Amino acid sequence: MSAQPSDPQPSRPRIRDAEATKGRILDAAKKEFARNGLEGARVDAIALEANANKRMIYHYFESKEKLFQTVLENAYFDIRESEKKLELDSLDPREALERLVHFTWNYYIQNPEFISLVNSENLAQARHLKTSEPVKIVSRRFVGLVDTILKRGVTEGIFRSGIDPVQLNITIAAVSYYYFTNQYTGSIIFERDLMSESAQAERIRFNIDTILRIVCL
Amino acid sequence: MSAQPSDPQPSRPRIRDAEATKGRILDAAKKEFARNGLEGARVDAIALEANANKRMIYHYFESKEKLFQTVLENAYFDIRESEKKLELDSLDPREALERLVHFTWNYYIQNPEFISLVNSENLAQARHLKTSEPVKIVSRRFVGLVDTILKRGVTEGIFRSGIDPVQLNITIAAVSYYYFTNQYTGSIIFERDLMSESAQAERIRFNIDTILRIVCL
DNA sequence: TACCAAAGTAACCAATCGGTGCAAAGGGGT
DNA sequence: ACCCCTTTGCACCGATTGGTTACTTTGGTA
Repeated sequence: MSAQPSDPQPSRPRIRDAEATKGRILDAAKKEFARNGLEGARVDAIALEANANKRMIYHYFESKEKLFQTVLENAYFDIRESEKKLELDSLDPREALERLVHFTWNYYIQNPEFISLVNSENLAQARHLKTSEPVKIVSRRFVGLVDTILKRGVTEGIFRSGIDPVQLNITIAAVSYYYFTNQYTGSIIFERDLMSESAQAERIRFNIDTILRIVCL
Repeated sequence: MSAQPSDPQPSRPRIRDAEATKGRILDAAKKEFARNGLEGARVDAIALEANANKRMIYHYFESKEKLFQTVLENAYFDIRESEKKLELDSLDPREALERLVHFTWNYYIQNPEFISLVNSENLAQARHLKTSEPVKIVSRRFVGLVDTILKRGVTEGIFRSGIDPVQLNITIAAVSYYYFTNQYTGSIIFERDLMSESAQAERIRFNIDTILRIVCL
């Protein structure tokens, strides 16, 4: 079971690399918090998954709450960073909106942890986000995104005027977010597999249609 | 502070009443599970809030998980029971739909625990609901509700045909549910109080408009 | 009124949790 | 080669958790 005497690296190379360890802890924490919620997540489980010692978590992140806060902030930075890459200004308003709805849907699929983390934060009455100025800053541009599309659509004469961009933003998120966060109870209540390929294709089509009907004349 | 000697009930009446105790436990459990989630809820806190002994909880409900399951099932029974009282068949399709959207919104306001419980259940991948046949049964009629309205609207020539009632059902829930469940993070991201009277009034108007735009020709 | 199942209580338990003290090992700067 | 701070590991702690054992009290009824 033990390493042979001639083996220079007993069983694990165990290189000193603070950034790598921090990164592994954050990845593991994101998974654990997403799967079990803030209260349900176990620090020992995070350490095990990260292939790190529990002591490291407290060394780098001070407490379970602070670790959660860091994970959550990073999640918001990630989604806003992805949105920046969309370059919606080069598209006509209608296509830009379609693309945004599509993006939101795809982001939730590819990053299911995001929804779960946000749910946990709302159960905690957003007490971790309240003190995070950086998240507020990156959110501002995001709100402006839809506003710009909306205004362009109005001047081009294809969108209604007077639509509150915040309400539209919320609705774009809602129609996708709700579908995923309630996929388990939903599949039982409606007695169909909401996550099958065909069901997903049907839903994204319905969502795009819904958003366009809100804004179009 | 203490009762007078002539008082026939010294300080606590402490009457033997199994049903009343069960009810108090269920009420307290609903509050505690809603506030702190399935994992975050404390059995001791439930016992304290219910003014009952912790042993009683295990006597009547076997385990924390079974208690949660009972609370959750009751929550579904309650919302479906409320929906039955709407009598949407007596209204014309457009009014019926408006009323249903309004009802959904108001139910979430008056029963904020419902949303939180459903969120907890989805975090648990609906493992408590899976085995509950009664919930499936009461859900069937609920799905049929929108289907009937939709069909009436089509024959009256005011609704589009070919709309999936399940998609519409999901969307009706989504636009209200998302707004409430994400009220804390949302108020930070959008930098406005989403729960103020005026914000709520604006949102419900937007939601009704959204749903009508989906179905109307 | 004596009985006894049901209702209620208090003290307790093993397991687990988030969090620490402390010492050893690694590796860049000099 | 040496230093010395950072990184890592292990064993441990007090508090809390869901759950239980053993007991007393209540009240309908034969």
